[in-house]
Amino acid sequence: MKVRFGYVAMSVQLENASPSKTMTMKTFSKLADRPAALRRLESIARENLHNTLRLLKHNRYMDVHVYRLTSKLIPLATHGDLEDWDPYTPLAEAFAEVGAFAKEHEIRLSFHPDHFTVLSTPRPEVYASSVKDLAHHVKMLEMMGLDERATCNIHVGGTYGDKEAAGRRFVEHFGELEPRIARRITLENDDKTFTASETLAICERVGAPMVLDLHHHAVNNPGGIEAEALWPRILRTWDRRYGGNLPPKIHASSPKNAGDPRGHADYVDPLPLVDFLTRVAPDTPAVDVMIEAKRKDESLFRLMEDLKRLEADGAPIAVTGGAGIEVYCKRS
DNA sequence: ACCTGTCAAGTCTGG
DNA sequence: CCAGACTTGACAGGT
Repeated sequence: MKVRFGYVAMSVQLENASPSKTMTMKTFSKLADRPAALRRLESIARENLHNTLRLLKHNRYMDVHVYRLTSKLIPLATHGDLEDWDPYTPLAEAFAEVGAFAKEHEIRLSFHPDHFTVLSTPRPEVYASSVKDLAHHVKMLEMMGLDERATCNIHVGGTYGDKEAAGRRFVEHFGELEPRIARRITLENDDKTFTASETLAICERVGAPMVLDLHHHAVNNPGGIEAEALWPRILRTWDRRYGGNLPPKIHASSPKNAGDPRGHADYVDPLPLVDFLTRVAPDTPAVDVMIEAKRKDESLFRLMEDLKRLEADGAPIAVTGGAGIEVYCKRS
């Protein structure tokens, strides 16, 4: 099995390369010259895209082929007071450049819209802004020229005291989405609400691929269900994507500490990950692993060192040479 | 240069 | 019905 690793949004190694610079609404509304303020927003977005491209170049250099884009590329993009603003047209070339680089160097890109995107909500205004936010993310992927392998990962959402009803509402709302948006959505198990097996059942109903978050599964699994029991069904949710040639994606992170087991640690513990890869998924041809650690890309490089050590100690893995962020796993 | 409170958005809990 | 927690990078305003 070929395993690739990726990280989220920003690098702790590249200096002054934030892709998430912003302007708050408070500041925006204090500016008297509105056209100038909009130009300022546009130039911040341009800078964010430029830094995104720098990050992708860093990824190529470091042999990282999985990367999550920040949702904050365009500040205030979907804010209700800026509906007359079209940030897309003037940024079309910058988006295209980012997408072209990712395609040329085979970097798998995704978004993870913030927790304000809640398709299980009973509130019409929240549903409307969720659809707007999803459309915004999909629009950016389309402007990058990326095919449906580039996805938006979201959670099922809140439960509002009745998980069954919330799940039904999610399915109903999902069914109302434009196909070009629905086809881009993957669902991730939550650390508080919808568990892995509940999320999987919903994925099967709406035809969305499931992203298994190992950490969330560890802290939100009241039924004590083994990942092993779910994995074949999870794989099937990926079958109809890109002719069955899109590797499933999982998330890995480690508890911050015993007092805050849901928090994310600086680095990732390699052992649960190796256990999953070699015991649960060794027969899966390829898996992409998104590492969600505070130390971002640095945690990837440390993980590779840890994996090399485990390989030397006899773990059934083969870490590829050089800076390659890639591992081959055998059955344990 | 550095520190602290604040920031568009949602949901949950507890008062 | 409302305040605060959750969580997080970066702004804004202060020293």
